[in-house]
Amino acid sequence: MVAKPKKKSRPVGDPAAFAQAAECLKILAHPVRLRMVQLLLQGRYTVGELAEDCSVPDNVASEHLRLMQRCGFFNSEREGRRVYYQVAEPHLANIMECIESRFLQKK
Amino acid sequence: MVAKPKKKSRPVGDPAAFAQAAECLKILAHPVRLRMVQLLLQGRYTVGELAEDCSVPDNVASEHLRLMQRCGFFNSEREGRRVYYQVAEPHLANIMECIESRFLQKK
DNA sequence: TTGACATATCGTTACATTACGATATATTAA
DNA sequence: TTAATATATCGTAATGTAACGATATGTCAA
Repeated sequence: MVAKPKKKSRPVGDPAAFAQAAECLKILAHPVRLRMVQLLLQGRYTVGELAEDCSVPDNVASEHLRLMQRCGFFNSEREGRRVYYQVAEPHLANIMECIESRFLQKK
Repeated sequence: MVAKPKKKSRPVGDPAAFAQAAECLKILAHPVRLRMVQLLLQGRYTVGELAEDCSVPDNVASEHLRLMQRCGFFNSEREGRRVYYQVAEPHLANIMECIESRFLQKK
């Protein structure tokens, strides 16, 4: 076998990408928003349903959802008086799995 | 017996766990800290080395490292005047991979 | 129409986070 | 010992974020 590399290979990612990743992670880094992501990974929900599950007022839920929509995690569709949110970012499931396996799964 | 209500199965995680997960994610959600995690996943580095790579002053690097040490991501060992940091949380590699695959990897 | 309901937005306030400069501690060399 | 180096900590100021109440918008039913 060859000798061990003396120089560590530089990890991937340019500075701007780190800034963008950090911004999106910051959006994710809120207990109510994490819960919303987890729920929406299972299907679509209205603002009111999400608000109730998360025990926050509707307007607070709406603001959280707007944040996550702005960064591309979700999109929404109005149906009558209700607005349904759903996951738009395919990598969310992956990331959420990682988070669950570390923090959320009971042993 | 009343059979199952046709509810969607509730995703895993109690409220306190979401709070803890959110706190740790918030620590991760900073461009300099993300870069440090990426570097330290490859080996151990001193405060000064990390500071230089990240283009921040030593004291700023030291504060970022302290944060990440407090939440269990890293630990440190002094060797002479230097202090080497290294990854202590096994799930960090996993989570970082998810983040890289979404945000950091060039196509 | 009007009223009720669902959601969104705005203004404000309270609180958290960040970076910075100054200073403190720890270690080694002279 | 003193000086130099490496890291850590502290006080502070600037900025960002979160929640709240009030209000606005959009939709439907009567």
